[in-house]
Parts: sequence; C-alpha cells; structure tokens
Amino acid sequence: MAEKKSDRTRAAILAAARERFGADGYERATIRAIAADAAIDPAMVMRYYGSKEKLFAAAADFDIRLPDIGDVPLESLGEVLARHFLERWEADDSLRVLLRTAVTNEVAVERMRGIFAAQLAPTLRVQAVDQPDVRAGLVASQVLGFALCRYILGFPPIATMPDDEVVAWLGPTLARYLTSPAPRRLRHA
Amino acid sequence: MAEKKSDRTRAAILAAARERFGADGYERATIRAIAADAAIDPAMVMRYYGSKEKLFAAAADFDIRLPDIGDVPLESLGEVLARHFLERWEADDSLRVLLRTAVTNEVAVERMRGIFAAQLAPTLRVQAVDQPDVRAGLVASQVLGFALCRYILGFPPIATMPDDEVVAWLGPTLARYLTSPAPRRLRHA
DNA sequence: AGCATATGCCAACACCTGTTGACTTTTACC
DNA sequence: GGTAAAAGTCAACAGGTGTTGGCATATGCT
Repeated sequence: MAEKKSDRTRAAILAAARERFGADGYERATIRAIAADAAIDPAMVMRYYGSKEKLFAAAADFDIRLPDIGDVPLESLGEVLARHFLERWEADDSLRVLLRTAVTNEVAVERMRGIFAAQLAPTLRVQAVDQPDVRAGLVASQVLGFALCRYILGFPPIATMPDDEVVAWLGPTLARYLTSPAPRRLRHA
Repeated sequence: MAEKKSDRTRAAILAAARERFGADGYERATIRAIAADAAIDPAMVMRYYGSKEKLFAAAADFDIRLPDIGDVPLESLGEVLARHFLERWEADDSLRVLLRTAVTNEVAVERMRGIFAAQLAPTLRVQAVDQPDVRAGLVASQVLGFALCRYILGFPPIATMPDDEVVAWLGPTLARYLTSPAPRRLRHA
C-alpha cells in the first residue's frame, strides 16, 4: 500500500482534468479551474503533474482497445464497429476529450491517430483487406464526423438520434468503406 | 469613393484574422498576432471591429451558397455534393476557420448549423426527401468528419487522397444518406 | 514520544491577454 | 494654405494564465 492519500488526490485531479478538457478544450481549461473542481490547490497540480501539457498527456493517456474482430465476418463488420464505437463514445468522456482537444493540441492528434491508423488499420490487415490505411482513414472520418456533430456541435437530429438508428445509418457506410473494392484511380491531374 | 484607405486596412485585418483563426483556433489566435500579420497596430483592430468576438463574427460571416440542386437527379446528387463541398473546402480557408473554431466557439457552431441545417435541409425538402433534417445531419457528419481528418488532423491517407478518389469514396455515402429509405425506427428504450 | 517526510496551502512571480485613452500624423476639403 | 476629421501610434490598464518557492500541517515510522 504505497502512499494512499496522495494517490486519491492524484486521481481526483485527473478526473477533474478529463472533465474540464472535455468540456472546454485545451486552452480554456485552466489549471485553476481543474484544481477547484478537485477541491485542492493549483500548486498541487503542478507538484503532481509538472505542467499543464504533462497533465493533459496524462489525462489523454488511456487505451481504446478495439474488440477482436478477427472472427467477425466482413459483412457484419460495419455494424459491429458502429455499435462498438457508439458504446465507447458514451461510456465515458475519454474520446470526447481527445476530439475536443485534437483541434488545437498535437498530442491529442497523435493519440487519435494511434487509435485509427495504428490500431484499426492493422486489425483490418488481418482480415486481408486491401488498402487498410485508406479504409481505416475513411472509417475514422465518418466516426469522428458523427461524434463531432453529436457530442460537440450538438446538431439537433444527430444529437438526439437513438443508438439503434445510429447503427442502422452508420453501419452500412462503414461496411462499404471496409469491403467495397477501391475505386479505380483516375489521373492525378 | 468612401474612405479608401481605411477600407484597405479593414480588409487586411479581416484576411489576417481568417488565417489566424483558421490556423490556431479561436483562443490561441491573439489580436496582437493578427495585427502583426496585417502590419498594423493592435488598437486598430479594436477601433475597426470593437472586440475580438465581433472580429471573429465578421471573419466568419460569409455565405456558403450551395448550388441549385433542384434539377439534379437524386441518384447523382451524392457525387455532385461531394465534389461541390471538396471544391468549397479548398477554395479558401473560410470553412476551415469555422471547423477549427466551432469546437470552442458558439458563434461558429451556429454558422455551421446555418449551412447544413438551415440551407441543405430546405434544399432537400424541395426534392421531396423524407426526414430532410436527419439526412442533412448525416451528410454534415460525413463531410465535416472527412474535412476534420483531411485538413485539421492531417491523417496521412486522407490528407493526401486525390480529389477524384475522394469523390468516388464519399459520393455513394452521401447518396445513400439522401436516397436510402430511413431505417425502421426501433423502440426508443 | 520525537522526528523525518509527505502533503497541502498561500502569496507572489513573470508573462500574456483584450481593451482603452491620449497623443501624433496624415488626409481631404473650403 | 489652413483646418477639421480620419488614420495610425504608443503606453498603459486590469485581469487572467502557468508556474514557483516558502511555510504550515499532517502522516507514519522507530
């Protein structure tokens, strides 16, 4: 049982940081506000995490483990992915933190890339899909775009859409990005 | 010929503001930096635009006129829209400004909503599409998500994809959102 | 008990932010 | 050419930011 007390405030800081970063974005989330939420002194944040950048890095450090899709048939992969991502987005605000901050913070961009390019693409490669990077990118574009409209921008019909309907709309799109033959390349000019 | 000189610096400020807001987002784009880019004094920005908020409102005030799609057959509407949006995104950085700032600035969100919910949805209504708001929202989710990955996050395969390939991938998705019968509504519980 | 150490609070720092007012220069009209 | 208004400059303000060091308190070990 190593240092019980400090660990609890460390965790409180991290939780408050996640909430603030997710709600306000990187620049508007101030250390003072985070400290106030955690009911401790701003100096504690610095003592425990060194700097705002490092605090953010710690707050954004979690692993989004994609489910093992090795045995999922390619046809139903779209719906499976859609449902998984939806659950993941609503489970906690980790991904919302990443999305809100990725627009101005390079660390968040890298983390986000780690999920799609470095985790989804290799998983697709297992399924022997061609151009896995392109397909992973397309999936990312639809998933992130939907999350943007639903959780950040709050576009009315998207924000209130029931989960099942979301899966019904997004599933086929993701499925097409994963299974449809790549379009013939035209002249670059 | 009303006040020539002032109009030129007004325009210079606005141009610099668009660039900075688009590159850095609302909070990190400082009035001092914008003024420096326009090679004028920060006080001039205030004299001409009153406040940072009003400057931003002015910088984000442009009309994205969607093309008249009244005579485009529904089948090819997806590709037409995909190509139009792509052109519009790359013509200037207006839309990039909106997207980068919409994450933390409410004015930008409203402008963005004005494009999709208040402009695209009614246009769809003309084509007698059912649930035009939902479909406009879905189109927004894919268009914005792709723009996010391509212009803001810079995901490698998406950022470098040739325009024709973009249209080939996104066109059918948008077409489906516009033409596919809405999925049966399940229980809300 | 006493003491070293971990934990917490406070006040201040240096800097940057939007914003303001007074002052000087340029412009344009009679 | 003189003069009033427009355009531009400069310095400063008030407030907020991340960050730091010193000091008080609590904790846990021997």
